[in-house]
Amino acid sequence: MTEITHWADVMAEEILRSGKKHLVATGITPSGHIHIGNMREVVTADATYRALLDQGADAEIIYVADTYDPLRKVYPFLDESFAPHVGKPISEIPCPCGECTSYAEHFLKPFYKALDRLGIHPKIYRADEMYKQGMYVESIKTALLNRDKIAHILQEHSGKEVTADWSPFNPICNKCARLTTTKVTGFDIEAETVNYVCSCGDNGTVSMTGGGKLTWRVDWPARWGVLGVTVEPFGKDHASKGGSYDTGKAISEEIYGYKAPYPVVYEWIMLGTKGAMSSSSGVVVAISDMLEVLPPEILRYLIIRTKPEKHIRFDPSLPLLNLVDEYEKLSANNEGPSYNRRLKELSHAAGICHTDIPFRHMITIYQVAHGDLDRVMKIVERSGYSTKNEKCILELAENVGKWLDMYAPDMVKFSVKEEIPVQAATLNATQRSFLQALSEEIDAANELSGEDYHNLVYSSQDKNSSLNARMGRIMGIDAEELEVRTTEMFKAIYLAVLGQQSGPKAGWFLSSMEKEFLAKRFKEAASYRP
RNA sequence: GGGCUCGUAGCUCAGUCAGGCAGAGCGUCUGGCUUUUAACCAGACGGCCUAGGGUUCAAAUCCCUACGAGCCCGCCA
Repeated sequence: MTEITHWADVMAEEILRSGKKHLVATGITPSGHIHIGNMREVVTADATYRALLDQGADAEIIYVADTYDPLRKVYPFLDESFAPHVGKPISEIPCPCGECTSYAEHFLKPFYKALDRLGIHPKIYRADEMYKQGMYVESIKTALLNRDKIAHILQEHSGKEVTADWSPFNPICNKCARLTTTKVTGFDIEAETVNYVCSCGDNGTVSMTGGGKLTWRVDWPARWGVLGVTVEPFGKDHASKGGSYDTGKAISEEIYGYKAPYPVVYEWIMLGTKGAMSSSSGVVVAISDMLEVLPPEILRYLIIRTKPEKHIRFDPSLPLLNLVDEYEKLSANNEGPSYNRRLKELSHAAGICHTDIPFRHMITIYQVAHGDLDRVMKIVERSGYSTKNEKCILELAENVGKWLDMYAPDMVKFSVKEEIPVQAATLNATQRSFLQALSEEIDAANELSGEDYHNLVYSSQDKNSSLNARMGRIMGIDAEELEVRTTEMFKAIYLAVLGQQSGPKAGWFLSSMEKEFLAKRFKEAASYRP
């Protein structure tokens, strides 16, 4: 088996050929909930950034929030009161919940929190502030003066006619505050102003400092030069021929005289079988939701383990547990191929909690405890796990609770019935005698571990066991005549406790409950008649 | 119509850049600890690397063509 190099390291090596100093940029428009598809962008950027640092680069990572973009439409999650705001920059629109300083901020706040949890700490820029501080003034002048050349580039690369009144700059109307409805009528390089007419009937003059923004296809390359971006991941939508990277590269190099950044193109994340994730189709899992279900490093691992140009199939229901298992196994093993260790390093998020309780076990614990966190801790203790990292254990329990609530299939769900379930009526004579005998054995015993319970259940088919002997006595037959199939005995247990035919691995499951409760329940079930 | 990316075991994917015996995990099956229903361990099964052609001593890997999937070319990142 040959040694495998992680994609981020391969990329870093290539990037370093063009110099030692690098600025990795990422940018997302906070016009709606930022979902895990968007997360791929920042995690990809961060992996590249970490790989660059590891190879000795002088690298930085930044995140540009495109807060000066206009609101495109009234999205499904907005109410009609937002209709008048369509076309205004999202930094200038009120917050949907009324508590944030702007619409943009409303969606950025949870995203910043998510970044932090994922261990990604970029220097943050807000586009509206950059414009308002005049950082783009020179770029705007250059763009206005080279309007024809830019139009030519756009036409050449995208094959699309550019209209006669097209301008690389979109002024913000002084009257209606929109930037999608204005047309540039002239500009003054000395005074740094632009004249416009607006479809609302207004006409006037705005400053190049905060009075409008460059159109996206020009804004992007302008930003590269202004900030000194050398590496940038972006979705494949920008990557095709005639797309915005194509035109951006040409504009950057021909108009701004700045070498376009190294492109890292990433594919979409597909949600289960529902297809690509996108805000407009409503097929979305918000990062903030996912972080309530999964530890951040597993979310990173999801992205890190797959090369950017491959699409990722993400299914938050049962298949999610495979991902979790895989990561837990990886995480517990410090040996193994260097590639595995690299995966782990790149998945590492800062300040994570460690508990050795697997996610799958917690699914059982949590449900036995009926979601009660005090009871969760008691069960953890009874099951022999360390209770030292209480905070982390509870965090895991909360993750599991959310998962059960939002994504878990019925198959893994169960509830320990407070009263004996009516399904116990279907128990046959052998099963009843087994439960009665089991109840007596439990009563007689001191502490029982998962393995003890496990052994106990299996001893039912052993002619020399005390459990088997009890069963014979209860049924009033000879040991020789007693036929015990353990499968049936397991069913009896699940029926008595859960009211269903199957359940979590029995020994461990039983040990998570109080033995007095079990003794009582099994005794009741043995003689239950509805 | 033009272009980009992907196609490898039942499933999720490494391996393709830099050609050298077809790989991992999960699932399945078998076996083990007197004994494992969703916590164990070991082993096995599993493949026309989407198809066809080309280059080469040698192709999953490079080149061409086709098919399938997703996406872009509408200044909706």
